[in-house]
Amino acid sequence: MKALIQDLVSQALAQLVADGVLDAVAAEPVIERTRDPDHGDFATNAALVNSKAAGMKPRELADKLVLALPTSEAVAGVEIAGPGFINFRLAAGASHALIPRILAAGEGFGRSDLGAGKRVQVEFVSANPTGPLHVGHGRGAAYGAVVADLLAAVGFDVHREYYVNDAGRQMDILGTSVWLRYLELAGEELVFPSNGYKGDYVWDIAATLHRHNGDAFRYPAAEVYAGVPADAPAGGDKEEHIDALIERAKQLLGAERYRTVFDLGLDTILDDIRDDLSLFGVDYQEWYSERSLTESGAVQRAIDKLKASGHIYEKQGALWFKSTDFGDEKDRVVVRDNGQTTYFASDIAYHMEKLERGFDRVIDVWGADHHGYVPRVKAALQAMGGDHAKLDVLLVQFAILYRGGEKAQMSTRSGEFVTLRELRKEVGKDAARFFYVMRKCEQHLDFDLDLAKSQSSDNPVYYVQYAHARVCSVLRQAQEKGFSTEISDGTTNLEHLAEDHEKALLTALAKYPEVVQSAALNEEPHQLTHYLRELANDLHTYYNAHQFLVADDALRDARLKLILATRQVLANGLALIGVSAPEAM
RNA sequence: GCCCCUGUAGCUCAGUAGGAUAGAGCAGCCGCCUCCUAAGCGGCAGGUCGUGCGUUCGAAUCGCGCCAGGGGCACCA
Repeated sequence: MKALIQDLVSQALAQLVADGVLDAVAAEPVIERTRDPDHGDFATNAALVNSKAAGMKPRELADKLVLALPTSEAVAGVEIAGPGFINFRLAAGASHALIPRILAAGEGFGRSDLGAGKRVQVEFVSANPTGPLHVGHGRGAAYGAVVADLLAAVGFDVHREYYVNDAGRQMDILGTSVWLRYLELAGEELVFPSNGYKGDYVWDIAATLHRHNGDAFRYPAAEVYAGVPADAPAGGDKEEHIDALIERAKQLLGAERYRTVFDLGLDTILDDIRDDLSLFGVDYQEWYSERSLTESGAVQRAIDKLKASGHIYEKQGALWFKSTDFGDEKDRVVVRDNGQTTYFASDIAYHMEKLERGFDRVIDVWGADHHGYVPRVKAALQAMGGDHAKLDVLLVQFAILYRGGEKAQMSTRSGEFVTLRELRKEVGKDAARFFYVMRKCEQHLDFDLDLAKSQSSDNPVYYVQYAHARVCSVLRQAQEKGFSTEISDGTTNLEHLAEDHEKALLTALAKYPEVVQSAALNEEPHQLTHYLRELANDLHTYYNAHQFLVADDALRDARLKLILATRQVLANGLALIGVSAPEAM
């Protein structure tokens, strides 16, 4: 409908240009839905933005524009208001036609092919597999998933990917932590490193290792700690301590057994993360291994490419990428003086490879704490001659949990929950998904646990779900009262929808495709949650003001059609944000 | 010190590619069930849009400065 108005205005402007009133269209007009129903249904600022170029007052130009406007059956009235806005009032029949369209399209209503099948990759979560997903990862998961689903809904070919950091020091620390716990289970007495992973899950993995291998990986603690410098509590350095222990693990176990321990930790945790996300309604097309980048030679190829373009230099035994050539604040190491490539080197290779895979657009969803990382990744793409404009990094700010009006502690020590799994257990998947995307991503999120759990109208999730359930309930009632739940075809009987509440609901339904589009193109899922709340409100208000199951067959039929269409849109919107649409509550 | 995000009603937030009287939800007060789930609805009250200049016919929205809060500035990942 918006497109129709847009078209009419464009035609009118073109007509004025043809008539010589305007030299050219100076600025594209904005067509928007009015906030105040007194202003009609749509408004455009076409006269305001072009008045200067036309050399006349906005209202004067508006007069000419209105005269040049082609007539349309859908438009019942046009008027000039305020400083020169042109307001459009739609014909009642035009909005009625929406209902059969919604009912016919079903789950497809609101979807479009705007993206024209362009390939978009969305990489999100990508947390290190060194432990279960934290509550902080939940927001990235929910946000990334909805952005991906929204883009898919408007016709992009979306590829969801999780980058698995299965190499590097953090993973070595995990492997070593598992092994040390295993030694303790086998009966060795040792002081666990302060920098090791201390979660219970490490004990679980160690127990599995022990069950499968008995004492085959066991060495006396004294031998393991031989030559290892003191830990921080003993006056040493915790980094040197853990690094030395990693070295001892590799020496004593040898490559093969070390890999067994390492992979057991990795696989166990990755399985847990996969399962966790899946239960959270988040699924991926691909889990991309960082290790594979080294094994395939992609990392070396990326470094060579940077070298060939002249942006690599050597200093103090290390290889540096001159990212300052592309606006970064300092140069970055890609190969350390010990010959090992850095995490950044892998990331350069990964992003190079993303573009090579032919995506039209690449979206990374990162925690806001990584923002300083953006310039160097873009710099690398630029240096390699890739199109860095194809990469979009969306930064998600922190979520803070509140319980009983107090900040909930999120540390393991306090005994409060820390994992996404536990959050899901406490508030449920639906509330968690909804709350995580309720705010735009650059907004710090206050996550009120009590509110998320409350079964009242204060809770937006229940409020929206209840609207859906309410329509289902009316249908059940209809059956009990002996009314037919078969509804008529097309726009039959819809002329009976003349109440203000009905018009408001129709307007809200018509907005849905526009909201989906806007939410998708701006990567703003919160637009959808806000819309759903408004739509639910319109339905509840209507419900309170009018009886649906009336004796008059035609009127009842019309009202049932309207609420069925509303139910469909509520279900479609909820599905997009990964929340269920219950039939009863 | 430099960089990113935020500052709108008592609280949590919409609104920011400039536009008509700045909107919701909570909390507060007042109402609405012999009637399809009151897990609901209506009404009242509540704001110098952090602050100071500037650009403009027009600024919560754009520019500059300042103030406050959060986060980030590794040969870690």
